[in-house]
Amino acid sequence: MEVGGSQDALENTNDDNNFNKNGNSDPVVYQLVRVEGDGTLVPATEDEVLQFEDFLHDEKVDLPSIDDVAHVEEYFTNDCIKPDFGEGTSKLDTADVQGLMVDAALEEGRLHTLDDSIVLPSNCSAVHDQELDKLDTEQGGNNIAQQDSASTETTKSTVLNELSSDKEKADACSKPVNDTSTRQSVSGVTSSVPEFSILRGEVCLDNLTIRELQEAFRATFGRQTTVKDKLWLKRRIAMGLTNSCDVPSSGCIVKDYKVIGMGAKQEIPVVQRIPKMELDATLVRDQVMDPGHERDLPSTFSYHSEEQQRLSKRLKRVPTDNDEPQVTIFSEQGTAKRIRKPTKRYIEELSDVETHESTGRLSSPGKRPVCDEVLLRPRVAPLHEVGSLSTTYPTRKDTLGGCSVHVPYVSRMRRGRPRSNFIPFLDLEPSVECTEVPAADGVNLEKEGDQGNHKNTERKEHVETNKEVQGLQAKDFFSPDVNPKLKLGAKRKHHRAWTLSEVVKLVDGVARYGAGKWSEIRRLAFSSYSYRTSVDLKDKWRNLIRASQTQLSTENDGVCPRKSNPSTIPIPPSILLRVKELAEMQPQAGDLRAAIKFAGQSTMAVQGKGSGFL
DNA sequence: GTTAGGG
DNA sequence: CCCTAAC
Repeated sequence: MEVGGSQDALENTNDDNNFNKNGNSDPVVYQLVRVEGDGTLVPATEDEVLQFEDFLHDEKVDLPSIDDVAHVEEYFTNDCIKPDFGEGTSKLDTADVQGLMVDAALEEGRLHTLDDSIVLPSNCSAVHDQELDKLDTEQGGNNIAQQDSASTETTKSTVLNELSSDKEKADACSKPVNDTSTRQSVSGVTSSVPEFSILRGEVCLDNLTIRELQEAFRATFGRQTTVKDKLWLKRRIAMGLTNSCDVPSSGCIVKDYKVIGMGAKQEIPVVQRIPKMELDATLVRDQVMDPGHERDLPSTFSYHSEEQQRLSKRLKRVPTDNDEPQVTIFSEQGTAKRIRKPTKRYIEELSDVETHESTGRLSSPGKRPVCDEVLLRPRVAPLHEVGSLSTTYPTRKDTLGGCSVHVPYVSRMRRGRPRSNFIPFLDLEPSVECTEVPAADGVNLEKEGDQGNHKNTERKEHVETNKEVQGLQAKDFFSPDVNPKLKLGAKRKHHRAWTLSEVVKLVDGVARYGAGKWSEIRRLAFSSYSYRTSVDLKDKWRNLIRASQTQLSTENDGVCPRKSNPSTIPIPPSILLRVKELAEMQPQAGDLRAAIKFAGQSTMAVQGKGSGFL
């Protein structure tokens, strides 16, 4: 048996401390408690108090600081509710305190569960009921959305809604299973106390006023509290009740309050089945809370995050499995091809996905690098999972004429690459046509006149642009994200189909100067085709190679050479054959490259994998 | 500025 | 063809 002093030095900062500031109550209250074997505090009986009264008066100064324990405990449980309550972690110095905190946490966890599922299904962790939105937002969003919650009501609800849906998409994949298991393990650890008592405590305390609850708290824990959160008080008292149930001697103190509150609610059935929907909602809500926990809780609770990580990793693992092969392939290609890092456009699209999935929130920078690429693909899946889980469809709230309505979540972001020629398409079309044609036409007509398809291509171009404008209206209209980097006047180059003569010239040029000498070929062989850039030559050559590889092979098989695009001129097999030969020959310069590559591979194999890369 | 390569 | 990284 031990004697402990308890005082409210560290009070809940979220509430104004009227209790302490008013002089009517003692700022310091000492209470005799007994420390149970498991470290819990049990209020002493009256006999015990009498027995130690004298002792208390004399020795209280030197008493061990169990108050710290109490404080930390209170801090912790409080912290569960408000993660942004960011001090007091320094108190976690002794192992005893930590152990006690773990107990408290576990206890809290279990009570939490009970609260959510049975007693107070709609009000799990709110300081005030009406602040549920705000709280959840703060917790789930890691305070990102605090501004939002402070703004208008519609905004708030919108944020919450988006948050929940996004969280469901982003996190639910790993949580629902995970969460229950965590809970089970948690309650499994601490379920030495019959849950029945907790329930009764909750039920009985339900219709007490805050003041009464505070009294009950004081009676139960021997110290005052100014917390005005009913739920918190009830939980804490319930905890006290569960402890006191083990110790009959202290039952009397709380018993009074029990009796007071019992009248109305005693007949409430102990077990109330709540609809599955509620449970699911609870799960989701808890997920929203979790990141805050993970981040803010001291290392004592790493077991939680570890398990989370493990589970989530397991869930994410599936699409990850083929990562290794990709890496090796990539490395092999590394010597053969230029290693490109993702283009900006590519990055844009990826980040597009990301911001779409998480709406920019909660992109915890610490986590991203680990599974950066992996996340992108599988993240799409949870959307469906959750949809089936809690029938929460990915919707967002929109305000239409003042009232907010749910609309299907559709990305307003542009999915494709930014349209550089957005403006030209809309109003500069005619001038665009004129700018380029004159210079080119003069030279070309003689060359292309024989083909006679020049006009055709121009008409086709018109159709194409019209199509594109329609496409813009259809899917890009909501994306005003015109890339500022792109010049407004930039227009798509006038499309000119490659003529046979051009192709021949190109092939000749390649044969003469070698593939890759595009600027040279352009200068020497295409001097008269001012509109063909070296890039064009390169592209065309690439296409020719493709054509030669596919078309020739299919022709040999007797298969119809795959409905050739009527817009492209048919390339005579003779030319294709030449292309193929050149393609096989030219890289003979690349033969050297291949040899190098091969050598590199073999040396790599000798050296042992992986050492040379990165 | 050229070239390679993805889109 | 466009775009952009790599050269």
